[in-house]
Amino acid sequence: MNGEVVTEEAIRRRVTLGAVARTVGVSIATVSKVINGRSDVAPATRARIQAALLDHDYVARGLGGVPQGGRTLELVFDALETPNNLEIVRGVTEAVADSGIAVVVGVVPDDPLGAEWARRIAGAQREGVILVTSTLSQQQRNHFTETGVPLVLIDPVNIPDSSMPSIGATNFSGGMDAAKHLTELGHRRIGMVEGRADALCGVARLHGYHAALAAAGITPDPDLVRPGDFTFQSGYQAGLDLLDLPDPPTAVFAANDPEALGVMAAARVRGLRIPEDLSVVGFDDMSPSRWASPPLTTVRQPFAEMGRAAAEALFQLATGETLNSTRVELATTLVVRESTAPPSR
Amino acid sequence: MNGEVVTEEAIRRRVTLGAVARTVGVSIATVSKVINGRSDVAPATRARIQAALLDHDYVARGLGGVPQGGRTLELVFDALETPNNLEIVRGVTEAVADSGIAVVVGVVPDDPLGAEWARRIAGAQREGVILVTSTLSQQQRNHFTETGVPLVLIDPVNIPDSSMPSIGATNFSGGMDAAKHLTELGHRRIGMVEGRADALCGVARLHGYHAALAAAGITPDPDLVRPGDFTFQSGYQAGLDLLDLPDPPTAVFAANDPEALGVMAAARVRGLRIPEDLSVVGFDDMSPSRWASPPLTTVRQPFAEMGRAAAEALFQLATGETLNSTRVELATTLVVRESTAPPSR
DNA sequence: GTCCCTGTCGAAAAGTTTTCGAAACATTGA
DNA sequence: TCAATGTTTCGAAAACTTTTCGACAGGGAC
Repeated sequence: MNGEVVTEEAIRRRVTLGAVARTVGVSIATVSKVINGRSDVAPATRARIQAALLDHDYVARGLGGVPQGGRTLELVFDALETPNNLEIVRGVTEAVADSGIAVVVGVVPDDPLGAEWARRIAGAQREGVILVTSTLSQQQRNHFTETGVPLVLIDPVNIPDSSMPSIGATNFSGGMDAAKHLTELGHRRIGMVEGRADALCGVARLHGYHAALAAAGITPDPDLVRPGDFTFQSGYQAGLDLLDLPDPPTAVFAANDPEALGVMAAARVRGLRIPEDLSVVGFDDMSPSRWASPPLTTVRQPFAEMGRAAAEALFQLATGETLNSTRVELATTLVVRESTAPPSR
Repeated sequence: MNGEVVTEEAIRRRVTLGAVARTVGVSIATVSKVINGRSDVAPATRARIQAALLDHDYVARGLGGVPQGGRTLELVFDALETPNNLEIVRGVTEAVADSGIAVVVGVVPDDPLGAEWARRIAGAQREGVILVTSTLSQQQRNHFTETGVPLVLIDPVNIPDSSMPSIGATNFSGGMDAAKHLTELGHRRIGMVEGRADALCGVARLHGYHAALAAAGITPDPDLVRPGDFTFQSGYQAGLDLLDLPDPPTAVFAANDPEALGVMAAARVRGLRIPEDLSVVGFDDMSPSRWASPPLTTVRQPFAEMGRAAAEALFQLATGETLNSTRVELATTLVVRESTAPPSR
């Protein structure tokens, strides 16, 4: 019964901003502002208007009854896998919370070209796109510039063009901090598990490692640097290889946390204790690292803040401003837990 | 260069219906009708207007610059924290990939009432809402039924109404499998760390534990069941308490993986080895559990499939079909790794 | 007291959609 | 053939919403 009345009335005469405004005793403009989350409305007034909106069963509509999907931003991952990515989602949604923009999460399609895809996003009227750990060709980039959709990269594997806005972390100094932490503990033979060879962030960490070794007056041993691809499995394999060396390292720095956990697993298999027999440092500080046994010493990347920064950069681009800096690197911090100790030997 | 011109002009004076109308030589109303797909426009006129729209790079907007964004579905979490939630995102996006519906990810607002929130979602014309691990009051539920937005729950903390569609896992039989695995290994003193007391899924796992004990002819010892709240910290505390008992358990079943990792940390602190001195079973199989040292035996919840099932249920509801079953429980599977072994004693 | 800043609000302007009537044309019936 | 009637197409005006910008009030700072 109720439903019928509502329908009847809704068709006859829709609840309009004016009606709500009259009952509250404010102007139409003010009611509009409340609905659109504008800031220049006093909290008390806002509350009264919201109550009235509720009271009148006001349904939002762009104009004349066509409802809007609202403003949206597209957040695109290469894969929905690591906990880091969830952190990024969190950062972006938080940054966007006040502005009334919704976050659409997606993964990059199999279609490698992506012209179609760029068009689809432009057609959906996204405010912009945030691409996470992407490999973007110049051509793919062009598809976006053509459509005029703002694009910001988080932790890109490669940077197709120096003019492309991107957010990252201080991978070099983070890698240096990690290795320096180990040298300061007294380690001299420090192994490293690399990241994907083609990924910028991984090589920066490697260079940081080398810099810290040089600063401590340690001559690098190529045998102690092993390839990896950011997976647990590669860390495990590299860990076994390192530990089976005639003169094995007393500490290992892994290019990310899954690799570090893999090294820890390798140490366990070889009957070594952490940190007494082997120190391990990771990179990322994903949530489970603190729950490892023992809790992992690692370099924290501020993923949520990176997401936030990316969203803010996107807003600037969307409003036509130019970024003060196209490449932003947020500070990493070394988090010392229990997987590192002075060498026993 | 092109970019600059576009931006400049876009800010200065947006392309308006009037401009397009003038160049085509029709009224603003007619252009509006073409954009909104109204029928009362001659095919020839429509074609000319569409060409002109394209020509002028007209950007659709409801009013004053609010663009519309295609079909969307809202996926709402209590918090963007556990890796499980990322799995759910993955399942939903996969399920939705073909249908051209975008997934908007959000978190429940602080505003506990949520009438405002329900209206916003209805106003944004979402196809529906998927709520993950929610505590939903009857009143909050009503806000949604009133607006007519389909609503599906994943792993709800409580179920306000038996008619509410929800997706979960077979928590009872999962809990039973976990405990049975331990009894079959020969354990007789099996501890349990509970989940949040108010969460349905947690108590179901507890009942499963009791059922398995009963089946093995073990009389339950209330001392061996400790409270928890699904966090690492609570698992750690409960683990210490259990291990400090005069007659400590030889195995512990934790209501989820973070708790289980907490128990493992407690064992480490007490100098016990896993699985020799203590077996540990978790629940969830979040990705890092397989990377623990030792890899955690746990009950896998098919989060991605749950997300997929929720999306499909939503589609049915959105098309007006009734669900064949309002409550769907997907099967859990016991994943035996290296954190469990027969008791040494 | 004066100046300036900031927060709040509304009047007016700008943009869009819908309603409804007019014009043009086709169709029907005699 | 001609009038009556329906149909299609289109625009003027009305209705609705958002944004811009100016006004006003209430603090500080000096």
